[in-house]
Amino acid sequence: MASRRDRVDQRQRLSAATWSVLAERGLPGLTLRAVAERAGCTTGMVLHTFADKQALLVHARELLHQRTGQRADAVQAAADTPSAALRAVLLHAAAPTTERQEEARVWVGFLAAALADPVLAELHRGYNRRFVDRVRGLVAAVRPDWPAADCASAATGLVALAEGLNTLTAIDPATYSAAAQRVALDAALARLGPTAVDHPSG
Amino acid sequence: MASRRDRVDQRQRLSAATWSVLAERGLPGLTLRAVAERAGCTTGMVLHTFADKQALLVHARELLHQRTGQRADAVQAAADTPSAALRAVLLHAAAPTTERQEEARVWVGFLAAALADPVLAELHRGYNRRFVDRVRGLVAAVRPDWPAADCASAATGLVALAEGLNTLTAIDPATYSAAAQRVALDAALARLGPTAVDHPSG
DNA sequence: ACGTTACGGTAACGCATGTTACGAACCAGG
DNA sequence: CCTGGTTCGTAACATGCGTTACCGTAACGT
Repeated sequence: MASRRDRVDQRQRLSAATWSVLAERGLPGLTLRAVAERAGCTTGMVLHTFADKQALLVHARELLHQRTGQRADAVQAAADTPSAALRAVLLHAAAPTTERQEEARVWVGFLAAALADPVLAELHRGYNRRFVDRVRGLVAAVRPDWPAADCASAATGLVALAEGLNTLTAIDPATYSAAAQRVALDAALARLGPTAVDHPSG
Repeated sequence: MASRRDRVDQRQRLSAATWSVLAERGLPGLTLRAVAERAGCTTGMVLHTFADKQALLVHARELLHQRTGQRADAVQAAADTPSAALRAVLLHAAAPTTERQEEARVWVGFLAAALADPVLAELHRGYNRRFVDRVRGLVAAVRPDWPAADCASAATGLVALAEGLNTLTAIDPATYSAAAQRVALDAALARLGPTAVDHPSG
């Protein structure tokens, strides 16, 4: 019953190839042939690992979520205070570095694809709501005195700001520089109260 | 020299068909055949009116900017105070009504198209910077005591929030309802100072 | 009224894509 | 060493895309 070739290793290699193509050529350039060429194999092998192209798309979308989620976990765990964690999570949700501007471009591509693909749309909604929940929890940790409704609305607003910075950075990095993103996020975070504002690293 | 058929009307009708297809089937479904079918003609007529598919997209994009710009002009002129004008412009930049959620989807589609098309990207940047300038002027009118740099950063932050609400509403209208958008925008506007907050229409 | 010209539809081309059928290579067991 | 099943590469297929060449047709100028 066990496969002779290692299938999970194949999937991982194909995942790496998928992300490489996605970062370089964007979502419209994510073809089965491009992935196969990047992985050093053929389309037949790709379609032996993934049933459809939609399966590949779903896998790539999960890859993006996994990437951002793990990074959010890391920066959240590394922060000392809840307010610092909130600030770090939001800053890393936006796209300050050039390396993650391409990630923002991929994100926009999936967003546009989700507008016509119900499966991708459901994935997108789920991931986004999970992110909203994360931010809401952090807001509640920063302001335990706030009622839940206020925490929720603050979280949705902060997420909207972060995603807006994301999309705008993807298309106009000059106007929305890393400094501009930080200023905008800090201004929004200042609304949580003066005690919530601390800039550990400047 | 004058064309026998009204060409500008044709161009506008084809652009409207482009919006319709883009909102309904997304960017991958935006084909010349789909546009022609939606406009009630054939691809030959489309390519007699526009040289390329890119020309069609550029015209549709320009028309979208023109339409949103006119609406912004209208709500800005109809407002009594600068703060009311700022609030109205930002609220109409987001997509509260279901009618304009479709427009938000079109906007996201053009954004994704701009990621792969330098011409559309340059258009998008220019239009967005014009919108930032508009918001910056309104912020300066609301807070004449603020230095220019603060007005600029506040404007970019407000625009990012509005566009973020736009994109998130396009994919998840349930989470980002019209009320949630208003709450988020009002919270951000409250940062401009207590005098700037006035809700004329509830 | 007639020739000219622009306009729009038809159909095809070249191309890239997702998908599938089939054959070769590889590893087990007898 | 042969046999059987699994895995992957090869090559083709069908489809849809943007684009183009071609042709009928309707409107204008004279």
